[in-house]
Amino acid sequence: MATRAAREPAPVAPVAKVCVDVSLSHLDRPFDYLVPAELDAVAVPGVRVRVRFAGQLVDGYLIARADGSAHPGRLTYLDRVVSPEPVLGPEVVALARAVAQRYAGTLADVLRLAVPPRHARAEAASFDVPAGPVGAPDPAGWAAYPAGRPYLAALADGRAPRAVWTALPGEDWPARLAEAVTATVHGGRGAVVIVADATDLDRLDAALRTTLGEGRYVALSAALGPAERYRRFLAARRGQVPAVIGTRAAAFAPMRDLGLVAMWDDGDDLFAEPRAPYPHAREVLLTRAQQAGAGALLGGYGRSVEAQQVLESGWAREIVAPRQTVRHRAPAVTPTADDPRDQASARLPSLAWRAARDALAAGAPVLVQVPRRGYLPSVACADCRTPARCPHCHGPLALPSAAGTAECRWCGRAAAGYACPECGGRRLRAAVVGARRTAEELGRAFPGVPVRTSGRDEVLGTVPAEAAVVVATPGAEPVPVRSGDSGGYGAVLLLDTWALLTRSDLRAGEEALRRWLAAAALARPAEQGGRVVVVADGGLAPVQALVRFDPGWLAGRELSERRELGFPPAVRMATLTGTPAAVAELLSVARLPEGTDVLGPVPAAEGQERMLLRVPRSAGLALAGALHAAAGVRSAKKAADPVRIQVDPLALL
DNA sequence: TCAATCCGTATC
DNA sequence: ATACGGATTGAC
Repeated sequence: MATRAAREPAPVAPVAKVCVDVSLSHLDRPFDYLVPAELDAVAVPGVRVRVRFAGQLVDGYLIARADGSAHPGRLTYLDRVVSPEPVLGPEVVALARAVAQRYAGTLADVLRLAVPPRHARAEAASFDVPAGPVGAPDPAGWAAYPAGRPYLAALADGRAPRAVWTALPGEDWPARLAEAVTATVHGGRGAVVIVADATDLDRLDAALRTTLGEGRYVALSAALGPAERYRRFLAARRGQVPAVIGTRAAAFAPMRDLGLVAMWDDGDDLFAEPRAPYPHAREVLLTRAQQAGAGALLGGYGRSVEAQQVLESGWAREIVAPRQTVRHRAPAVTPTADDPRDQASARLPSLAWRAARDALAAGAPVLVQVPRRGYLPSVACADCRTPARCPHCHGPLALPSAAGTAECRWCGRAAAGYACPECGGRRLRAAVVGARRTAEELGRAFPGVPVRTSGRDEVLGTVPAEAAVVVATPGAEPVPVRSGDSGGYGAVLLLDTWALLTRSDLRAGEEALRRWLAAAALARPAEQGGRVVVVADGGLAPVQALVRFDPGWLAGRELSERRELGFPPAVRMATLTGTPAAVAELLSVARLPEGTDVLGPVPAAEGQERMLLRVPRSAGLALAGALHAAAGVRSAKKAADPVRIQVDPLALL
């Protein structure tokens, strides 16, 4: 902040390469500034700076110092160094660059996701670090998986093992992940572990506190609040902790000597970043493992198609238990038809009701999984449950209010005289009943048994291992606390499954299985009486996979189907969303790789349309590069209407 | 021929 | 947003 006239450049490396915090595509490159002599000591790579850019003061990061500049014009001085804290290390810059390239986005946008906002007070705070070495973890928990203990040994050994881990039913996954982290730290390297939500983070946190010890890791999540979040981020950045756990954004957390990146339940759609350039945390972590030469671990009860792709490409190996062990640990799974004439009570087919009754009689809790209300706000035939469609345009019918007449969500016509095309029934019912209504109905079906609910508003972490009915929405299933030798639900009932299965989403089957397995994995083994009743057609592939507890089988099938259909992850896709004129303009200036499939347009939001671009995976970077360049041409022209570019978006059709 | 003004473009 | 360069205009 010296006066302009008095400034002179630093004696060595007087040029600062700065990434300005501007998300215009055509400005996505470093700009050169002069370091004034008085800022020489603090203007180190990684610090936040403020610079005059296009007439205004903007924030930025000092990426590097250099002796000279290729810029032909006059260089401006840095306005100031915001803080001497170098928050951005070279590894994170390299990672953010790769992510920006992969997703056709700008470095500035990715850095906004990677570095939490500054909180000056937190920079002064200290962080207590325990002394002493970290012992090796007990690898016994991994013994059920033939590749498990060698995997841990490789981590401790400083190697880079990469694996997709299919957890056994009933597996204490937080403990297993904590052991993998501890093995890595024991071997002298750091670890980053990502989970989908706060509940999973709490579980992992508790396991790490036991296995690795307090003060040797930090948990990062958006829920912390800016000061605490930044304080913990700094502890990681300063190398004070060898492990970071967290949600989505923590995939970018700084970590020295990275030895392991891990993720639990990578199929959860919370891992998709909703802000530009919409990177998926799984991709961030795997890119990171590749760049850092670190190990990688994708774990879950289910298996995503992307994890299957990583396996089939040979990049990672499987960690699975032998079939015999799976059978030994798994509950007995029975599909049952959703036949309204066979209802023991309002919502329960008789088989499900009997399974619940038996479990309760044995003093065990019963888990009932129901889809979230509002998940699919449509209606079905009250008699045969066929989803109701508009007689005019075949759009889905919905109930605008609890008591009103159903109307079409596409054409808006009221469906007054509706008759079911399957059975001729004339009554409609809300397709998905919320957890609370279900709980009330089940309370009447099992008088005298306590009913608990766990849903989005109020998530129960655990429930006692005693007779009770627990109604939960997917992702909010409480874990029954272990009492002596027997833990787990006596019965798990999966209701209203067609709400998941009839979605027109490409991932419907995979997603249904992922949610069912998350619930079913909490049931006791069959030989301790554990039962799962899934109210769905037993011939469907996801139901088959559940019955056999074999998510790898379904993922393999789905992946080969995606290859045939030409959908990610077998190919790379990008969607362009905006007004028809804006999308057309972007496409007209884009120099797409040869052979790019251009599909569409399909209607999007009001006044918007969407185009789909498809290339082989090998041309993915070229496609992203072309789209980024084309976006740059438009942003340089100050094009009015924005076009959203999404590479491999989660929701395709 | 030259200053005043406009417009497009780059932004260090 | 603002600054700059080149083109354009209009007065001498």
